Amino acid sequence: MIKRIITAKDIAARVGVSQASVSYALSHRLDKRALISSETRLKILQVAEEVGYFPNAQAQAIRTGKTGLLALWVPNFTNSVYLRTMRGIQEVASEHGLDVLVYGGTGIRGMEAVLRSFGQRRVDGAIMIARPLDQTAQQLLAQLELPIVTIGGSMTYPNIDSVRTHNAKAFEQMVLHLAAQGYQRIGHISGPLTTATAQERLQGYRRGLTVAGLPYKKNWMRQGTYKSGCAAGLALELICQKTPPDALVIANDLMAIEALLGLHDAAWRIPQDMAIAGCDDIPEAEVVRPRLTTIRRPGLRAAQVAMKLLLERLAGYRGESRTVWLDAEVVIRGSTIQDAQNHTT
Amino acid sequence: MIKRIITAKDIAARVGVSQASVSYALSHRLDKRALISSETRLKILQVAEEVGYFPNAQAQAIRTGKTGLLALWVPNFTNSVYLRTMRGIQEVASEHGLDVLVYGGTGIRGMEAVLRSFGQRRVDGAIMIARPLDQTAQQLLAQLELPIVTIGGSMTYPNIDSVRTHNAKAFEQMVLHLAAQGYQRIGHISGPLTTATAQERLQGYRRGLTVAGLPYKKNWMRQGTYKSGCAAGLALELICQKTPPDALVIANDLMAIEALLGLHDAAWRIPQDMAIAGCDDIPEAEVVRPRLTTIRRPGLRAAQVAMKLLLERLAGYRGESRTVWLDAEVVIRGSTIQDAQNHTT
DNA sequence: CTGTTAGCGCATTCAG
DNA sequence: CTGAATGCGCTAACAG
Repeated sequence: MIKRIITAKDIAARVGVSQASVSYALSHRLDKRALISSETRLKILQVAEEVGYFPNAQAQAIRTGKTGLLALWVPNFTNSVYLRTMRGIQEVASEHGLDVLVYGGTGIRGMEAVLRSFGQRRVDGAIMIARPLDQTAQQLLAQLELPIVTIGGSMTYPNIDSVRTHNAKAFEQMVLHLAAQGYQRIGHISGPLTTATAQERLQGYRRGLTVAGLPYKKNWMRQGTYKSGCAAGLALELICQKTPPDALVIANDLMAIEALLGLHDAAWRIPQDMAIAGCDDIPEAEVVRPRLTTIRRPGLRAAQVAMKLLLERLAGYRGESRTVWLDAEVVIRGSTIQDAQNHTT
Repeated sequence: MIKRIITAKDIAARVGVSQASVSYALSHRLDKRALISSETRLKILQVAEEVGYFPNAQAQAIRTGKTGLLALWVPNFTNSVYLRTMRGIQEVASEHGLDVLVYGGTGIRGMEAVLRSFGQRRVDGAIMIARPLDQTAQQLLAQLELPIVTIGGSMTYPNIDSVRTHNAKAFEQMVLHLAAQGYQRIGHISGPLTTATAQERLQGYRRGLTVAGLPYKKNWMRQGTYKSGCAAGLALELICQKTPPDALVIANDLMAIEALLGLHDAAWRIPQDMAIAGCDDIPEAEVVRPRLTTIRRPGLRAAQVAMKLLLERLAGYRGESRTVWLDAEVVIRGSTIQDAQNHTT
């Protein structure tokens, strides 16, 4: 703490050149005309290495206007789905010499603070995962004139690129898979229908029913919260009818697993009495018995695509906002196929 | 991008005061003598608000020598144990107006780059989660003279605070719990014994046996990897003996769950034929049947303590390095208690 | 090729 | 109380 941190001036003095030459030596690019003789350059680099010098990023930023900072805004760290994405962002960013500032704040108050930080830190760009933005936020964001990419966002804003997953398609496929397995009364537990993802998934489910020629019944539908604590009860409600569904497509794994366990405790056999499918492919899905059929969203791929879009903007792209759609993959496991191998309970 | 970002000078011109006054107005502290009349201050604040001005953090940093940046270095994002910790760090940091730079790089090459970044970004402090540091790393870190807190690190370095979990104690308690349940032949699948945590856990297991007056047998021991793919096989090896163990204390949940599922498939009843206990309390532990008895490491608490230590250093504390030991909690579930309620398999 | 100079945006002396 | 002036560490334009 006491020892003053070494600056370019220090090593300039040490080598006996000007401070500017030190800057040249370190920022030497092969593509540009040499601004310095390789002799002095090497001498400078050597001394810099010796004393462990590295340029102050703040000072560089203030001069160049580029901070090399990326903001990554995640709704919550606990959702394992976004973990793969976070990791991906982090990796790609660091490959490109960018450091990642992670924000996790929630709530209205938090949002404002985060947005302020974007501006104050002068981040070069931002990636927001599953962040529905309200009017105020959009306005603030627009004011920052920042390259922004949303992942899993519901709306597209001008000059904001987004990466989205084709949830509807995957849910449609899931219904078709169930139909192919012989299930005829396919129900659905949705997420909160105020969210775009829940709507998409519901839509896909319904389209699947239509394509498969199966009936859609309000009685086989329930709205959940995406969170734990609701699904078991909803599943029990569904089976208490005269004609209960024989399969449930559920909007995420968290709820699907709760439903599965709840039905299990109620002595319903999965998948004989009821097939269950979820979405997200969280780690629990492989551990529960029977294993949960689910939809694997391309978390890592989304991160890579998002970074590609962002890097293009950072490199100067100034076009219209783009939306890249990614497919999700149906992962078939024991909870939806009536194969003796798969229900070792 | 085109529109120049608003600076203090801009709003100074707008209000008709000097740039210095703007700085005063915004950094106004009640504890200090007023450097500005509240009249002009309010006028300045109002205009600043109107035009959406916020000071450039880089410029502030370069002047004050404080960046308000924290580095958080995590081995991998996928381990749900550290997730709680990450989240905790993030939250506490943001409460204190600090932004968190997340690094996830692994490998020797990555390490150097990360350490460089610490220096280049002039982070105010760093938190490293479960990062065994080699000689070179320690040296570089020492050179940075940075407040550093390690979480779950194995060694203590001079001037580096650490937060550690009392693994041994928890494992000892776990053995005692099993003994109390009547298990007599308690085996162990360890982590890689090159790691400190695996050693601690092994140690706790052995001490537990001693305290309980139970025998320790090499035959009931296996060394695993902490990772998936090994434990089922090891568990099967263990049961293929003339006198197999009747309980297994396993060094983490990942392996414990694999062992549990593997034994299940081999038609061993859990917990009647074999009790199984893990460590970490990952989400899967509650979903598997029977539910997995495990050890819950205080992830969030560790984050809070780590931040407390770091904030103290940031506030000027210059004492010896400190180590805070946290207790882990034994969470008893169906995989170790012979209660009919708990093995609805 | 090299060194000198001038800021970047801000916090902080030092005069008024 | 206020404003002019200085410098943080660095890059970039400029002159030698």
